[in-house]
Amino acid sequence: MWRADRLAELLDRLRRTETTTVAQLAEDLGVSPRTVYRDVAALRHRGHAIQADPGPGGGVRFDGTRGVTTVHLTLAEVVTLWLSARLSQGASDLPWSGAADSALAKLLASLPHTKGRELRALCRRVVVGPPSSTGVSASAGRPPPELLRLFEHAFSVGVALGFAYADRMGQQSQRRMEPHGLLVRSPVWYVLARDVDKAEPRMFRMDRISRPRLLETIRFRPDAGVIDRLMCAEGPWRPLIGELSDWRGERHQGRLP
Amino acid sequence: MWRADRLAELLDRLRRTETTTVAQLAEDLGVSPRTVYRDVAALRHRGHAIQADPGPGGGVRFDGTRGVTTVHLTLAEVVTLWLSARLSQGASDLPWSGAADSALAKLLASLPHTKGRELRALCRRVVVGPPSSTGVSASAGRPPPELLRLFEHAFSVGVALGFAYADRMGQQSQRRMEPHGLLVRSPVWYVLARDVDKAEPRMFRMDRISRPRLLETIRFRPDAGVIDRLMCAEGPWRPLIGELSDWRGERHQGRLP
DNA sequence: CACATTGCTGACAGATTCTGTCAGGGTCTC
DNA sequence: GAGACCCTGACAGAATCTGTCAGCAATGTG
Repeated sequence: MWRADRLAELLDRLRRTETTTVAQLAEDLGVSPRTVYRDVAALRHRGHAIQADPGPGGGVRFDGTRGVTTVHLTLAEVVTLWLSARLSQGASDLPWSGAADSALAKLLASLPHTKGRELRALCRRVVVGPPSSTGVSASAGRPPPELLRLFEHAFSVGVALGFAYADRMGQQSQRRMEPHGLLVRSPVWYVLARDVDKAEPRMFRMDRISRPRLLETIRFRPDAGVIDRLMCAEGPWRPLIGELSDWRGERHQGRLP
Repeated sequence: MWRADRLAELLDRLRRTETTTVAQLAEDLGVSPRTVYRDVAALRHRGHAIQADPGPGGGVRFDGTRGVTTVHLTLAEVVTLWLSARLSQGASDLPWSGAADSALAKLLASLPHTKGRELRALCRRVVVGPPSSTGVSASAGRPPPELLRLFEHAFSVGVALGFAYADRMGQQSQRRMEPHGLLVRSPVWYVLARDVDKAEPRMFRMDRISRPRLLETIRFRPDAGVIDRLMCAEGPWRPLIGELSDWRGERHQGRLP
């Protein structure tokens, strides 16, 4: 077994067992106890907190209270965690917010740079705002998954959508739009879009959308500027402007060409 | 430089640069190009998707669209992310909730087993509920950090707290309690505690607490049962019972003694 | 087409590292 | 004090890694 793999397995064993003697670990891993000591030293050097108790009944064990753990995450999972953390930061602060900040930074840094721009764009496409405090009609709530999947497809492929929309007075109208982003203000979901016919940014409440369909003939390129213009307009979005400029600041922090 | 560290740095470089030639990497890392090829082969063997283009203008690059990223997180960061994800799951669902579920599972699995019980208890001590929809007085909001730190200390050490409390009618009284948990229903924070004098579980709104102090002489052991009894009482907590039984189910899933 | 550039693989000797063994010194419990 | 356990240093042999050389394949350019 290659040494790095043995180190990984050793760490794994330390994680999921209570307390183990070095002799036991050596036998399990097929090496001599001296090598186990060296490996433990290497793991400690890497920042893992491994404690050891001398005497009978002692042994080495993983000190979970401090130290780092390595988590293997899919990119979609990183994005979801990122959005969740931002949501809970904005809406209702949790304790240990310092840890939340550093965790967010690490999650962002873990995004690979090559395809990183698109992933950051995905993060930017979903803006999470504070919960709606003003009274909302009861029909609001989480949109059906089919609708979300349709939007996700339209986002990533860059194809326009057509649907029937009921405005505030209940007036039905046919719309064609390029979806550029989502805005979640629990429990209301909005689509940040550009109206194809009127050629201007618009915001649509998802619970007022019906009979959506893809318009394969109309293509567009994702444009964060549409989101920016929408969020900077007056209206109930004022508290979000600060958050949005944070996003923009991150975008300009130099690591992107 | 030790080889494992060099591999980590190589992966890092591949992540954050567009396309690099092997000769450039070799010069940067201070080894020969042949070694870089061997290292790239090792990384590929470990599952990292590294692509390469032959010919002029070619080079090796990181294929970030698929595959996993490794994130090194402090345990406090894992707990915070876990709480954030649970909060956003409960309050306002985000898109790609499947990714959120698997991310939560991975975060839970990454908690080391040795001290895992305490960490899970820490997770269980902070219960996140849906936002308060009924009208709340304006004084509610995030408690001051000193108060949070005081409670965190009382939690972990197991020492009782004394404070002045104003009930619904504004009547002031002196209380002594063992804090067992927090309940966040944005924007209101509650302390789940056991009243020392009346010897029964009670719930206190944090914004009505004043002049808190540690009572070093009164010690107690953290008891999740107090939280359970409080959450199962009637009142506005009904919607939380399902979530809580989820927690309890997880606790009994066998990996804990 | 020839040519330059780049990725990729095999072989082999020398340098480097790792491993096992031995020795010795601590700490804790009984 | 005896035993069980953690921990460290030294050293020779084994294993691995590294650099050099050679050669092949794929891609773009003149």
